[in-house]
Amino acid sequence: MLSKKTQYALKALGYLAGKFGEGPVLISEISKKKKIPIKFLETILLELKQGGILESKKGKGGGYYLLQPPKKITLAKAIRLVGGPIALIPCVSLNFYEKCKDCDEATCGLNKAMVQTRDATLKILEKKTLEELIDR
Amino acid sequence: MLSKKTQYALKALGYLAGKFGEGPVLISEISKKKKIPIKFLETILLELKQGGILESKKGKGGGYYLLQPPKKITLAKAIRLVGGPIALIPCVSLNFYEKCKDCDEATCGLNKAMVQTRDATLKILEKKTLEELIDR
DNA sequence: CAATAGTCTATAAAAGAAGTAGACTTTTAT
DNA sequence: ATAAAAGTCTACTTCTTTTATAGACTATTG
Repeated sequence: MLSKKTQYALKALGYLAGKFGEGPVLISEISKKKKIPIKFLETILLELKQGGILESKKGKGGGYYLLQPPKKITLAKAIRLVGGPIALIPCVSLNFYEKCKDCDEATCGLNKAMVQTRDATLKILEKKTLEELIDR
Repeated sequence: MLSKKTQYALKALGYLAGKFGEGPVLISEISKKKKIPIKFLETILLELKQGGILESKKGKGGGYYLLQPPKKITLAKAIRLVGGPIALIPCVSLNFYEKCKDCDEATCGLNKAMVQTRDATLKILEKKTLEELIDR
């Protein structure tokens, strides 16, 4: 299961994707529409900005907006930006890898099974983009 | 990512799968071989027993053992037993479902994307069994 | 210069992971 | 019978991570 933070990030990005090209969107608006605690949302958006997919503008008429068209950003990228490992166990994570203390990956059956599920998941998440998160 | 508890459960079950038919296995042996904190492991094994896939025997020569051949138990079943949701977000979980506050599932793009990844993951985890966790 | 809106720091609350201690029960072997 | 072995159960304690909140600060606009 993705962390709450990652789930919120995806929801916020989906909302921003729907407003792409319409200028900055208020944090408070995203918070209200997507039911995300505003202060938590602040830190998430900041992280996404530092990750390079969002930009912000201060002062009146300010807010957050996507730097690229929604189509250009995959769900896999968005999830990884906010620190969400996609693999089910650390020893098969591409971006958050940790070696097991108790097994040899060459012979570990759990490792093999989890590599397969990771690849199946990635195949989907690397094809889907923020565009698909826009409400219809 | 699966919780530590779930990861430990899978490792312990893999170890027991390798010893299937050889009688009870000591908690302390599993703990040592799979590097799992023993007291944490106790609670996990107890939960698996209450879930009906393990049995235990007290006293000298006691320990835990699988009730069914490893082939009969899927990874999906094992993961769910110890409370590990397989889906990436709650609104697409079959066993740990929670409705989103902010969206209508019929039109939510995130929901659709996550249903697909869930199904891809399940397709694998429901085919793999504990037999595949046995070290070669 | 006042209002707006993002930024930053600090902290609190909640949940999960890990470890410890001890009493109790069942089973086996002597 | 009885002692030793090994699982069962309860109750804490500690540590870390995640989630959430508050308030002061800074930049921008009009």
